[in-house]
Amino acid sequence: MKTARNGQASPNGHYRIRSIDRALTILDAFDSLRPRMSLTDLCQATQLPPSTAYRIAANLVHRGYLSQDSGRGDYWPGLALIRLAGVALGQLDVREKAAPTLKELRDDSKETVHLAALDGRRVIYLEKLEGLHAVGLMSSRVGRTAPAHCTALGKALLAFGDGDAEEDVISRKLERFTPRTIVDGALLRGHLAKVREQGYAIDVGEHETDVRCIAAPVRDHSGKTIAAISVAGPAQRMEVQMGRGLIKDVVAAANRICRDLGYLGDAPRSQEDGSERTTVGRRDSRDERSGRTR
Amino acid sequence: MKTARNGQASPNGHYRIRSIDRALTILDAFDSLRPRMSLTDLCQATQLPPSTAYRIAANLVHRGYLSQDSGRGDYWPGLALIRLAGVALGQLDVREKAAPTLKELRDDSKETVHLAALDGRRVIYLEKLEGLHAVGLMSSRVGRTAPAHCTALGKALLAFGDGDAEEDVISRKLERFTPRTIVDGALLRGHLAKVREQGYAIDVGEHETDVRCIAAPVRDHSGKTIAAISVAGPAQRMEVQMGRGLIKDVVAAANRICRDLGYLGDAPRSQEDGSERTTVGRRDSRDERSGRTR
DNA sequence: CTCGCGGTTTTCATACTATGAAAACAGTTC
DNA sequence: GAACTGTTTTCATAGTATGAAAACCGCGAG
Repeated sequence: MKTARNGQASPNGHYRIRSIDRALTILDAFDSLRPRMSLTDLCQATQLPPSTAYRIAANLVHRGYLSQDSGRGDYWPGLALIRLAGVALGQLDVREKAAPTLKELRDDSKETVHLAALDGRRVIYLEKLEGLHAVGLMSSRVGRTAPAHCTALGKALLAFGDGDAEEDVISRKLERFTPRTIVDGALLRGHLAKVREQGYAIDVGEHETDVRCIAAPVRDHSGKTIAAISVAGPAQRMEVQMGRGLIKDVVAAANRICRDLGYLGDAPRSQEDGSERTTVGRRDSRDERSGRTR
Repeated sequence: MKTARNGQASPNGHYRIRSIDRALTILDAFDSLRPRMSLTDLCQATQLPPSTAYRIAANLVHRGYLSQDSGRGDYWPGLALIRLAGVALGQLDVREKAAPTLKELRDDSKETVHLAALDGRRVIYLEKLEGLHAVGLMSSRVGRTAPAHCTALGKALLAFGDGDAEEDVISRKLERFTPRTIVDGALLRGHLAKVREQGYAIDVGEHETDVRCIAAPVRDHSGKTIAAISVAGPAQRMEVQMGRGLIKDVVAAANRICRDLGYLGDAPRSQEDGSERTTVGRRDSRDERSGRTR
């Protein structure tokens, strides 16, 4: 029955290459909260023995995937990654296709707009246009990630995704950020069903108290949800704008991007064919959880 | 004599971890000219046997470092890289520190300005502010790279770097892009000496015929050159502006950024202490060239 | 419909590579 | 100067990554 006879089953019938897996685990350990780490931090974060972590890190440094403070000392993600991200970003045609519509949406609403996708079970920002009110610049930024369960973008992406990510997120503990964060799995499931019905998602301060955000899914030609767009701003202003049809505008903008990507459908239909893997999608990392029969 | 008794000597006294090295070689094979590759392309580019390349690629896909078209087919750099680049970019405080000065320079000159660093022997753009003339958007972009020997940024970085990169670049064949490209090593060396004297570098259509560019080095607190800034535009306009003291402005802007980074010196002195490795710097990749004694 | 071809995926026995415990080393603090 | 804390190196060995070759797949031509 095609159970990979080796240790960890993985991608297809393959085993994981341990050293590579570990190297990537080391890279993955960095995020905006811990953008720099000492060897010890790394060991702790990855559960690797010091000698091993050291050797791998040295290899990554050598190749520019990590940088290191004056030969010894803290590590942080290196320039090679910036170069590659440039290439990666260039491959996301959603980004180019969405740009004009996004700009329009920003200019009309005067608030910050985002384009984002799902990376594993987190939202990753692919594009950001700063709002025109010179006020608080949001903490977002291209390449940043945010939790999915408490952001409009995340909820839109989960609700209109293929269901795997939704299950994955729901199956874990949902972290509380504000009093309004939905931390109950069943509740979230219901909420996402509603999002699916509506065709858009709203975040009413579930991640940051004063922020309101509206998001709608973007589908590629095959109908697969590959990204989402959003408008976000302070509660005050956003509420006024929502009264004036901002939600409709966001949905309209998303639909227009879909059309520019070649998607013809229109009604928010749930995913059915699991075939395509077109643009986005990273399977869950660290540990393969139990044997999904597939 | 501390020659690593293992196969390939590397970072310090360490050997390379082959599978990791190969995985990174695969990633490195992607660039804006070949942003997508089939397995066969990869094999060709990396000289790996198909089975090996396949297995490694599958591992990278699994972790989101590569994406793959619908399960089989072309590979391209994945979202994980975008996330990490975000973290990396956040760590370059040059970037933040330089931002206001850069903007000023752009607004004054109305031309496109760049912040860039050396990644191996190429220039990598870390920041770009589009010029105000709505005309030709340059092909640059954050994360893109360009050759060092024929761009103002590159020449500034080489001339004021620690010398290793300069030697490295000169020791190789210098590709010709335009009639004015300096393709002779000795000539380039002389030219860089002049750059060092002047304190800035100029590109007179050595990379793209019609483009003129002025660049000056940015030093960190220790005096080490970690980046360079530039103003670039069409020959016509740039020549006018150079008559009006644009060169001085660029140098002044660079010096101001240095000061913001805590560098107190001022005269362009050549590097002397090889201690720091502060912000930037990736050693050469692929193959360790002959035995540099130290 | 079948054959053949270019490409991708899987298998499998083995060589040799990556591993981590432990020891050396370096830098700081008391 | 002694006692730590964290980093680097060593080294014998377990067991992993390897690649040749075979299976597979999809497609176009006959």
